[in-house]
Amino acid sequence: MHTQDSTTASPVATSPTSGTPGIPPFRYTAELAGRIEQRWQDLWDERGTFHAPNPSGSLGDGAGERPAPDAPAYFLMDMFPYPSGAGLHVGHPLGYIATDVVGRHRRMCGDNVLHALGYDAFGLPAEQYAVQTGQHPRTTTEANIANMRRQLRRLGLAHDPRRTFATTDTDYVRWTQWIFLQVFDSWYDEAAPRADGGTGRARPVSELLAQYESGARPTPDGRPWSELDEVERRRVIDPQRLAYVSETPVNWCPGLGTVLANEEVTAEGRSERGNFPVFKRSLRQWNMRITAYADRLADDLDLIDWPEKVRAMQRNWIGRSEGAQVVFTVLGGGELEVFTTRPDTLFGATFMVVAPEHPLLDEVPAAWPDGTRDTWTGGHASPAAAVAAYRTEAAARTAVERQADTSKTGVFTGHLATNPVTGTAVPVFTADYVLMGYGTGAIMAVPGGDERDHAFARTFELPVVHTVLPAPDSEVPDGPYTGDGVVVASANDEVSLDGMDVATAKSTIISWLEGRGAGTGTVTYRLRDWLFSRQRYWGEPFPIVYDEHDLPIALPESMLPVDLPEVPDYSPRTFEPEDADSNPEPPLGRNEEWVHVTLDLGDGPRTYRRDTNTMPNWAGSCWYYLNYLDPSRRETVVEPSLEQYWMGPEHNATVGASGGVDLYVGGVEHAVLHLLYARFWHKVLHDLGHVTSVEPFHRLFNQGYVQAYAYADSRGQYVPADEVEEQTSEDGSVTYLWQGQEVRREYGKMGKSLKNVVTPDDMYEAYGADTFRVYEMSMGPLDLSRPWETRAVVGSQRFLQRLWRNVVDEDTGDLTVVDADPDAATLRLVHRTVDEVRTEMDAMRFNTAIAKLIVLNNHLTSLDRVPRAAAEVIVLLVAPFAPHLAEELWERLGNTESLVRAPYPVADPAYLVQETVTCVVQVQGKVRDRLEVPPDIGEDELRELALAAPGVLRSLADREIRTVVVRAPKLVNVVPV
RNA sequence: GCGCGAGUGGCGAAAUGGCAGACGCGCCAGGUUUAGGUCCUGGUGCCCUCGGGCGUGCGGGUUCGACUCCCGCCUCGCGCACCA
Repeated sequence: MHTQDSTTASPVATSPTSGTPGIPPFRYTAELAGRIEQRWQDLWDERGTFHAPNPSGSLGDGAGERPAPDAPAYFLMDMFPYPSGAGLHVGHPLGYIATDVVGRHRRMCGDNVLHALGYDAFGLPAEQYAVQTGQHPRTTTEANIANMRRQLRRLGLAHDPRRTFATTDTDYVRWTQWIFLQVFDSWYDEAAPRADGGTGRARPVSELLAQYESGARPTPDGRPWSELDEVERRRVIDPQRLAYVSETPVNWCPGLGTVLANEEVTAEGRSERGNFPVFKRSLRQWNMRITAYADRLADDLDLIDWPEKVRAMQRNWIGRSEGAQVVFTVLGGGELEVFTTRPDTLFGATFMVVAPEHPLLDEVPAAWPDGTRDTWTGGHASPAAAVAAYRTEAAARTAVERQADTSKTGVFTGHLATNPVTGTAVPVFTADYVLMGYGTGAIMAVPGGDERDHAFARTFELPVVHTVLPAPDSEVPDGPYTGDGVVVASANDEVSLDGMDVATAKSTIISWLEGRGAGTGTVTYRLRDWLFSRQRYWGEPFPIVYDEHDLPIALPESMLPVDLPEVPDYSPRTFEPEDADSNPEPPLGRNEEWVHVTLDLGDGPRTYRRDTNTMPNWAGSCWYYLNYLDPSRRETVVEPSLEQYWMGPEHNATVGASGGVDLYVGGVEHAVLHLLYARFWHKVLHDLGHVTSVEPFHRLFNQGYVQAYAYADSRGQYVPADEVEEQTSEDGSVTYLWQGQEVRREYGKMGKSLKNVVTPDDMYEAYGADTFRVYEMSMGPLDLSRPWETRAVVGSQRFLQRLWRNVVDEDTGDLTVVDADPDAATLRLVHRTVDEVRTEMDAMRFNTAIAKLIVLNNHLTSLDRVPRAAAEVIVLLVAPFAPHLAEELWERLGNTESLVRAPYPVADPAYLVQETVTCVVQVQGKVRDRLEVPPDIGEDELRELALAAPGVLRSLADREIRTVVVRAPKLVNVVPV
């Protein structure tokens, strides 16, 4: 099928390795490995070996063929890299090698494997690196990508080279902007039925317009749609879009010069990137209505095969909690709505608390009401003064201070409200332990059932009523009781909860409240809408312009992509990190000619103002998996038949009803951010009919990190780790020396600052790529973090050297295998190894798979001559790990076709049966003897043999036997009295 | 505080109810070469009176038998945290 080329005709490795005294000319050294590896990398490229065929369209396999109809489609992905200027260290390829091993293995098992790698190239580091080097971000980004491609190509990854791209490519940006427009042009219809049986999905805005036009949906002020003018109509529609502009409190980070999403702000109120302070500012920004999908994002976690840890983190972030909204009437007019997860404790609500930002505080009673205690007023003469002072005080506290200090501060507002079940008036306080951004910004406080409310009640001398006790006759505890139990003291003339458990009491009181119009059962979420605009240069521009009404207008598809303009200075305008009053200043605004543009959007040429924000870095990674399916110029975001073939529900035997990428490998650091955003976009695309899969990533695997030792001298300065020598003294203690002085060992991330970087290039140079691959895969389980130890790499090199020597003569380069049949022991070991390695490969336990290959290889080494049949099997088994060496040996063994699609060996069960089995004979659980027995030995016979074994007799002495446990043929346990 | 994960030789690790430490590094001894290194072979948990004894963070339990299952605790790592 492939034409033989000149490179194949004279294999590089038939020429001796360059003469080093004492080293046989055909030894598998780093140098020979390097020549073999580069030869095969070139051959794979020339032949299109890893071209994954699409079932239709322009992409066939290396010979232009379509996939075999019975080949399962297997879509394999890595979290794509960010091409930083620093290049790769040996930790980065860990996941790429692992997915490559999976892909090569699946390919040998007959799957049509789609595996490619793109680059996530917009974003802050590229921009900062460009500013540092004084070059355009595109220039530095492209140089970084080129360097990373070179480093990764040398690893021999079996990627389809036709499917690579960068998120910064104009063709890609076009579709990112196109998806934004889809989101902009959609609204969420809570009532629309879905194929999966649920209700609620995104629909095109045109269908919302149709509802208004027909009168099926009333306008907000009740006027007929036809009476609204164009601007009024847009003001009705625009806020309902899934992508909308709104003036809301956002996270403003002066140190970065941009606003940030909630997900990009740490619990300490600092930016995840750069660790700068973040301030709440009310600014007009783009948001995406991810909250509309909160339920589905939480529920559909059950459909996918992800680590429980990541699913828990997403559930936690979405933060769904079920409870009730309860309305309290405020004395003197108005209502105060609270959210509670414990409506069953309503009879114990003895006061209320609202957040300092709560609108109820905009008007407060003129004087303190009767019954006001001195401790409640904060020493102020009137509620207005007290509230104003507390609001100022609270606003001055940063999130960090709020968190650090859990003591309860607050002040009485002068308002009283009526508890709807008891009819009593309770005081309304304001305190900053209640957050405006959650629920309704107001709570009913139940000091008998909540730790925080109890602490507040204690500080302000408020009454405590317990309405739940562990048991009916329990003593009333000093503190709050938050557990399940029995409800007490909770009855009025119409309803009694007394004697119920918490769950029954909840549903009972919710029905009662709903009947009276005093409350409803509701669900709230911690998840907020996704703040989607950034004030940066190096990102996707919004395909949006504004007219004279300052309302957004989507550019038509024909005007995509909107390219980044040239600007005099693309560095972000940053501020003093603590300067909360500064304002964001988008770099795109520096090009006046670009910002003010004359366009014909259907009603003749008019002047518009462009949106000068850019999209967050996450935009590009929200849909890149779809681009792998067909990265060429195309008419749709993804060809439906390709999406169904590679990602659709049930596209193979394992993907299940969710569909999605079959295996997605990456670090756990994206557990919430990237993975939540991508799921959201995917569901929007699903609702709009662009994809059939419900989830983008069916199986997620988090690989561990490669970390490294670092060494510091007595002054705390780091010294180059590769120059440190280890010294073991006679008492066994270990010291580390650098240039004769003792240094202290630490453990941490690999990086320039710790002077402990080891690069893949170092490894190619010293050992070759195959050895590096085998070492990384044999270090331990893939999901565990592990320390890098360069000196241990030699073990993997010895393994491959022995394998080479088992097939090729080191002195002559001749083939050494013999055509004789393997002996019985070899045959059994070969088949057992095949069987065990298959199991390990399927479970992604590559470290133990390699261990078993080493055992087989060591056995072959012990033979005088290696039988060809055994050599062929081990070469095929080792191929996913050391593909270049395997191809070379495979070819030397006389095969003319690459082994990339050779069938993965299958064990013959006939050879898995042992001739004899070692039976362990225990006395009271301790091993006292061993017997060699036939595998089909009977229980009675084995018992007799065991009881006569010398070790058993010695150990038993004269003790009587109570019982004998026989598990033929492997174990007998004799239990004495 | 809540949730999740981990704890086994000098080191990375293996064994998921049945021989604890596969495989690799390091270390020790020997061989080839000989200047060293590479490479090859063997050994290597601790103690020992060579019978055996002890040993998987600590304490208890279940079992004929526990690294493995159950209960309690300790240490480390990760996530969340005034979310009503």
